[in-house]
Amino acid sequence: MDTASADSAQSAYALGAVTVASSPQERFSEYLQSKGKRITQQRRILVDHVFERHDHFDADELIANLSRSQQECEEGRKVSRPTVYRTLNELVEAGLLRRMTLSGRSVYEHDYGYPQHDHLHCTKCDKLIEFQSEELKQLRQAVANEHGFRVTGHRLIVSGICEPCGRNRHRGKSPLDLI
Amino acid sequence: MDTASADSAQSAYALGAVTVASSPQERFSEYLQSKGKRITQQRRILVDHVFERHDHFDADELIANLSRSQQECEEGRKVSRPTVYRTLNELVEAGLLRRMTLSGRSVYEHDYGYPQHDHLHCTKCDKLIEFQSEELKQLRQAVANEHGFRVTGHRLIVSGICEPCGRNRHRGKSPLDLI
DNA sequence: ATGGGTGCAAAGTATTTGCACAAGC
DNA sequence: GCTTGTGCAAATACTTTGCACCCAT
Repeated sequence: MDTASADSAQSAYALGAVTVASSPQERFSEYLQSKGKRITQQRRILVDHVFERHDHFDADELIANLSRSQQECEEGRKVSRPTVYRTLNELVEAGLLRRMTLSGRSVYEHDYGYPQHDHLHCTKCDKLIEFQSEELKQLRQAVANEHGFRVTGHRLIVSGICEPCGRNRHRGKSPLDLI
Repeated sequence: MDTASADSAQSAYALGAVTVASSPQERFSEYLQSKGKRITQQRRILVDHVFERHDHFDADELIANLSRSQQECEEGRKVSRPTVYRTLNELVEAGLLRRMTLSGRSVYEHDYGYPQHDHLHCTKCDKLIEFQSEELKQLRQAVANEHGFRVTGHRLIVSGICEPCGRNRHRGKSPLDLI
């Protein structure tokens, strides 16, 4: 959509009211170095595009986004589909992205410098609404304790119909209902 | 594994302490008739195998299970892969099974005559442990209300390491750790 | 008998992989 | 310069579909 802040995440990474020390780029570099992997143009481009906006996306959307901005500004190199997948996996491993599986396809969202949260999923327009719940954390810990289970994370998706879709119950997926 | 109670679900469907009026077979028949669909050998066989034991399974496991019992007892007809997929979808539509997506593949579990519950997922051995929480239902309703969202369901998966895997932290997936 | 169901094989879709060339350290 | 990364195309994994024959109603 816009390519404005493509290089805005250089030093400090602002996020709402919170500001964390290192940008996603820096964080990813750390991860790559710790694994003996290299910091390439493609990886940089991908991290830029992924953390440019905070929203939910899948591999195809990211690829579409990439080709769009590559037409506009001459970013130098394009990134191939396999590389997008490879890098998304690395970003998940690095703890920068969280992967969610919504009806078959993988959906990604920021996991670094972004508070733990869960989702309301509208089954009509596929929109995801985020929410946080402190009680949920307590609940999951309580349950885990009962079963001698060591928790590393969780995923809660409440499905239903969002408020706009509830009104216009005759229309299906609309281009206006962006994720 | 065993083909013992293959036809035990004829009349009353026992489930722990609870007993519901109609068996999965009957319930599925109702659904099929209401949709003008037919009750075939294949569908019967599949429902039998699915509701024989209460566990989590995917399409491949069900198919494997089928071919095994078809070798032992001469059930008459075998069920093809496409039919398994078609029938699983129908069982989900009919509300007899619940579909869950665990890292790409679809996992199914009983939904009929079985209380709503959620899962602890061991990322080491892939075991699923069920649990119930009344608070969770309240929580999800409270959150939904805040967002004008009409809830139809939810899915919570708490991931981590189960107690046995926590002990033997050196071993990976073992044939002993059945789902 | 007749319209839906099944099996087969083939098509999709989403993602991964082998290999030759290119590039980071 | 040596190794890791990338792009391409092909492979893979899972699931769905088109079509000719079959069976429940």
